[in-house]
Amino acid sequence: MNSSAPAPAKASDFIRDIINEDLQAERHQKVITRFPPEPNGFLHIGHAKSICLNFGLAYEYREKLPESGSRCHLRFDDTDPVKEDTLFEDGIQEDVRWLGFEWDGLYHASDYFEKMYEYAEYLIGAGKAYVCSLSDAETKEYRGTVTTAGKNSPYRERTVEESLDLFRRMRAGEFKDGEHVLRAKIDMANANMKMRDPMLYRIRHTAHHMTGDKWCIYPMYDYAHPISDAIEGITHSICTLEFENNRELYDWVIDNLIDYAKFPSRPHQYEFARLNLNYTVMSKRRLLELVEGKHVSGWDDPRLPTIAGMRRRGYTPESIRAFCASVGVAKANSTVDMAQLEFCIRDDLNQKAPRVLAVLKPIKIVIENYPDDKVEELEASYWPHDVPKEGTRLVPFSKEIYIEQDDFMLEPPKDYFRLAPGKEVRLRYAYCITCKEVIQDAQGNVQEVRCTYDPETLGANPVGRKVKGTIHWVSARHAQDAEVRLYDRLLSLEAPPAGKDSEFLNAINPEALQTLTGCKLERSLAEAKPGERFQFERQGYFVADVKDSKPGMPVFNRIVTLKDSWARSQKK
RNA sequence: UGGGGUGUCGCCAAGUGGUAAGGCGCCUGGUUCUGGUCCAGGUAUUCCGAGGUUCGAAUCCUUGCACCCCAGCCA
Repeated sequence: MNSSAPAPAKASDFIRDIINEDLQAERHQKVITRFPPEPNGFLHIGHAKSICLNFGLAYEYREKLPESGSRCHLRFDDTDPVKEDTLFEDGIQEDVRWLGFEWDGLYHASDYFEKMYEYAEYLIGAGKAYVCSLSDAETKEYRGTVTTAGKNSPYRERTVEESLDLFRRMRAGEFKDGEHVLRAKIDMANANMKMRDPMLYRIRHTAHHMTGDKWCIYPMYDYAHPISDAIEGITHSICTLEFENNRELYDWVIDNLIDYAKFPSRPHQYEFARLNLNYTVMSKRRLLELVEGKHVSGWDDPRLPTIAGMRRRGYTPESIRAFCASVGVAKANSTVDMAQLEFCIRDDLNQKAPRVLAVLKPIKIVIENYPDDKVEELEASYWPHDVPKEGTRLVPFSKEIYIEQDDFMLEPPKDYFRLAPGKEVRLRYAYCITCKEVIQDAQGNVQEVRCTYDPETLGANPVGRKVKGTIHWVSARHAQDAEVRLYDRLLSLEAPPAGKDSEFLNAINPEALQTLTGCKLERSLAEAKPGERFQFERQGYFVADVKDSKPGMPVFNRIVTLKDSWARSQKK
């Protein structure tokens, strides 16, 4: 794990409890975990939870027991060559590192194919596995249902010699895909469907991104995973809830191989609830559909909960780690509120993002009593009083400025303390101005607002009256034009419709992306570096887009809005 | 109707027989040249329901109920 690794959370959860007991009982002297993604897609925030857990555990116990050799492996679970690709491996590694973790060893399940094959022959020899030649459909029929027992395959009592011969010929490529499979001989009537003579190997005449054409038979997850764990000396194999039924098989594989294989550890599997977030989609299938159906711009579309998307959106790794720590690790299925995630990024950026002035939807203000050609360079702090950082820049002030459309109202409610006819507001870091006249077009749209300023109010409160509101502004003459992309929640529904089809596409929030052009940024933002984050005062946190922002032609993404108690109260 | 799991505040989540942590959200008030931040206070007489054991139960027992997972040659 690298230096940017998370401060160890004080976290305690059922997994840490189990580990502590194991250590205390001296069942283990160290903790070895692994993060085992299948390289067939991009990582998302749900994976981040698993990453933080597995890598976090190794980090914590290395702190606690420095000599223990506790570690976390990155292992690609590459047992299905038809879906997997090196491209995904690269993306996954980038994401894990970006999150702040470094693996203690990079492995592939395919590293162990030869061993797995050897063990399979052993199992056959021990009468614990056999080659089955039932068709796909027959296999399904023989398996039974959740409420009725399955029945034995007619090939179940094949002799060891025959199975061994067939299995070797499977490897040799003598059969077509689907002609034979290797199965564990367990119990076709077992109440746990996973134990009804599960498949161990299938034939796939497909090149593998790591092993090339070396194999045409590939192990199944339930066989490959426990073996990979055991070979690597994993002590605690952590996965999600849907694998609870597989644990019995996991144990079967290890128990039946451990004496023969002399594994360095007897790993145990523990399951925790995967992360769900409202207002978005997390399943691989739906993410893939959004990307392939061009409903989003790619895996790194800022609307997506993918790590790549969140990175481009402007999320920090620290905020994602803090989020993962905040949701905890437990066994109850749950859906975390997006507000929790938003809190984490605001909380992080509040300390890190310099404040800056930017008008997104401009409306022009002319200050009548301000000299035509005068320009004042006003000093503005990058940080609010509560952030202990130093730094200022000069912002130019002149007769014509832009303010936000939302900061002016023709007929304001009583508790609106921004600009309105006859009302006075403070311009941030500058003067107080009073609205004198509103120029509208034929349709009644406000074209321009004419104000006067009070020269006595620079750095001083007006005398004899109090001005409650402060609004942001940008000098028209000095403004940097920019494109700003306003991002919001992917879905307009808390949860996508449950259907197996593409129904969830109808739930896409049409305002999840709103592209604004002609935005007016303060001059200092012209040279913003791609990836640089700012708070646009009173509006939210923004990042210069890594792909599209160019010096002189900035493009900003909104990471998250600021909390807005005014807007909230207005909604009621 | 089989098996494996889970049910504590709107959302997460501690708690493992001694009288309901914490975070998010929400509400109040204060501070404030960001209606941000920060600060102070409030927000479950109750732990899926019903019985029972006990001086005492979210925690033990009994019995219901709800939800999730398992019938890919995916992981």
